Amino acid sequence: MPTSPQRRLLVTSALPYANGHIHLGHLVEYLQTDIFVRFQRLRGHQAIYLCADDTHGTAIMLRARAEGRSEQELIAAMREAHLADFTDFQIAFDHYGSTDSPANRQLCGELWQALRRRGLVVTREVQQLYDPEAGVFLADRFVKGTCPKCGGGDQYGDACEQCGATYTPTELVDPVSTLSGARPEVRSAEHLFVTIEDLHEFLAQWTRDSGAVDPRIANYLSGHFLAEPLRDWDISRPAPYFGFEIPDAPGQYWYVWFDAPVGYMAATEEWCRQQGDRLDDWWGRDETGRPRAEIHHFIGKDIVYFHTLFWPAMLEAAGLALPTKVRVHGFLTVNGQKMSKSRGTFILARTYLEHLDPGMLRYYYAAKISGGIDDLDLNLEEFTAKVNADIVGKVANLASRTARWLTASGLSDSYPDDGGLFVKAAADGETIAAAYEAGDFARAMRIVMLAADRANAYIDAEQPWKLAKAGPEAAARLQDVASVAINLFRQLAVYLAPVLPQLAEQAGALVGGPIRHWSEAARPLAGIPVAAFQPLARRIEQAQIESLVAASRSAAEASPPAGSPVLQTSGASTMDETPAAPPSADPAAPLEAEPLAEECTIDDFAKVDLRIARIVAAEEVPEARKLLKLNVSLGGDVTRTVFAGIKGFHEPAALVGRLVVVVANLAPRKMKFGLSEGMVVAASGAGADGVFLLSPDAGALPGMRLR
RNA sequence: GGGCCCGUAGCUCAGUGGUUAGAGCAGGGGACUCAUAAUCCCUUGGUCGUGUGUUCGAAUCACACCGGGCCUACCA
Repeated sequence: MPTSPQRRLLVTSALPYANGHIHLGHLVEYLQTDIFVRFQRLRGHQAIYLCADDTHGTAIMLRARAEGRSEQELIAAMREAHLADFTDFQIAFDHYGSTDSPANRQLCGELWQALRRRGLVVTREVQQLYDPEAGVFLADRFVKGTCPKCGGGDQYGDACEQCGATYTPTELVDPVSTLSGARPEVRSAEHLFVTIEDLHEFLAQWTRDSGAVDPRIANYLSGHFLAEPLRDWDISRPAPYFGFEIPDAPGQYWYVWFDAPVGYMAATEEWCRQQGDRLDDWWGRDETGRPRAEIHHFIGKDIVYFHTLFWPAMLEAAGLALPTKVRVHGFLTVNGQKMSKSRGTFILARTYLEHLDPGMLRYYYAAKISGGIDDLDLNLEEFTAKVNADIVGKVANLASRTARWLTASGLSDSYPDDGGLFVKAAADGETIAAAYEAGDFARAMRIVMLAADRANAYIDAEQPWKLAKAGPEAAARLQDVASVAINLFRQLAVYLAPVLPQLAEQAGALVGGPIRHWSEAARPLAGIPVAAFQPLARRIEQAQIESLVAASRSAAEASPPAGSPVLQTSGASTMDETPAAPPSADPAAPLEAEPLAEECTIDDFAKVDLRIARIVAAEEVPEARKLLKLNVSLGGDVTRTVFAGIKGFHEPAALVGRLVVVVANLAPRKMKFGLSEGMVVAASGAGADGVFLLSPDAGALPGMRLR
């Protein structure tokens, strides 16, 4: 295969929000990007890896306010923490910027002017509710009031559960801010919109034909957003807002999703300034309209929309280079489930680093990442087994078991006959490289491990330990066998270098010096010294995993969840905190499937207002798979509508009249079929199909509190 | 309800039309003792979700169904 000419690649990961710490979920993206970049460099290409903290928006503003410090202090502290985490995971950014930088402000302005020149910006009055006490405009979910159509109380700002009407929050009767409890004012504010529909044709064509977007994603886009006119993109937020004020619209700030992707460019600009390079060489187009460099964006599947529609639209409008490839990955699950604080599987990068070697996770992720958008599962048992078997047992072991025989003699003067092993693995080089290039790291790892298996088998067949005991006449043969083993080891270290930079360094220190190029895997070494062997990687012990999980549980306790108040999924039938049962002959499966939640205080418990309630009405929701619509009475004339996930387990008619336990102060949850104003407590879990409602002893009355 | 993905050995997966379907881990047996109880060899284990079709030939293509997941459901 001919050597490809040097490529120039600009590679990014999505910008982490400066509102929380890096966790193992984030690392799925940063590690795979880092592996990709290191691979490209090893192949001799110029690849720069750029990223930045995403710093703007309401969430940052509110959090800084709550912590009694400035936004700048908050984002500076978070930036430091992010950088430490990335560095310790051996993620080698060429530059790590911030969206709150002069360079970003400048570039936002330039892109903005480009949008203006193209006539893509329009201004419209927007009526919005404003909380005079909190001093912020309120999103729909922060307003409650009485439905203007049917008079139903306690409804959210956008739709009424009782009559199904939809409306704007300004139409609500007696609105209340859920932030402060104050009565919001209707304020009129100017918003700026980008008429992205003007680029509809371009976007439809680009997503379909450019090769930048996976066909599955392109298909999804064409069926959703591109199937109808694209709505104007509301790109501004009125003060107060933490962000950049729009130069030609005083009092208006760019929405965070405008300045975040520009942060890719700002980071490039800052890097260029350090290097004496030009931004245009990376983001510009040449005379023929072709991009001057490749641009690869690694993102999670949740932000596809921004990177395949808005961002290309902005770049196109500004006449800049469009992304070469938008590489989309799924989310992380741990032990097959969403990361959970109470299970101790919500693991921060820092917590991991306190217990385990970053290389282990780098390898495990690499072995699981195949370039698709499916979620990636971190199974802790498999993690332990795989890393121990592959990295320690196979690869590191090659050097560990043979290097000692070469410390005195060095490698044989010419590479011995190894039965074609080295050549065979060298021939795999291009296949492995193609897999890396395609983002199918799992395939690359499989091929590498097969080579490691062959190498170990070779050592077993040659039995160098017998040669070592055989005396001087076997010395040359011993040196040859060990030289083969060490060469095969170093060859693997080259292939693994993008994933395990540490191992590559150690291999270089052992023999042959730093690994600088992929082609080193094709040339065996001979006649050079071998350093004294240093242990390369330590096995993962079960106890380390256990203490990592335990530490993650207590870390979750110590730091309350950061970020926007995201509601839990369908507020139906499961509870996280189940009381412990006395030991018995009952099966252990339910408890094992869902271990006890972390300890909570009596005050924590008191936050949950559990009440006895009587089901006064129950009806099928024909379109719902799992839900029944219940109306429950808390006594007197207080009733609640609750959607409970018990369809199929209970007949509606049989439920009417019975007493149940409800979570009475649960935040209402808008569901497809209406608003759910609470949750009926029921038991469920492993070991049995079904959802089991709780009933009180005789004598209990609706409205009584559980304590 | 709509869209997409997946269903292959106990587990994790490879194999996308062509000889008797493979790997790793786990299980069983053996070898070795250089190595971090690592390594090597042998071995148990599969109606390739089900059915129908296309084909000389189907894990692979088509259709239907069953099961699991993700995304949507007038939010971007």
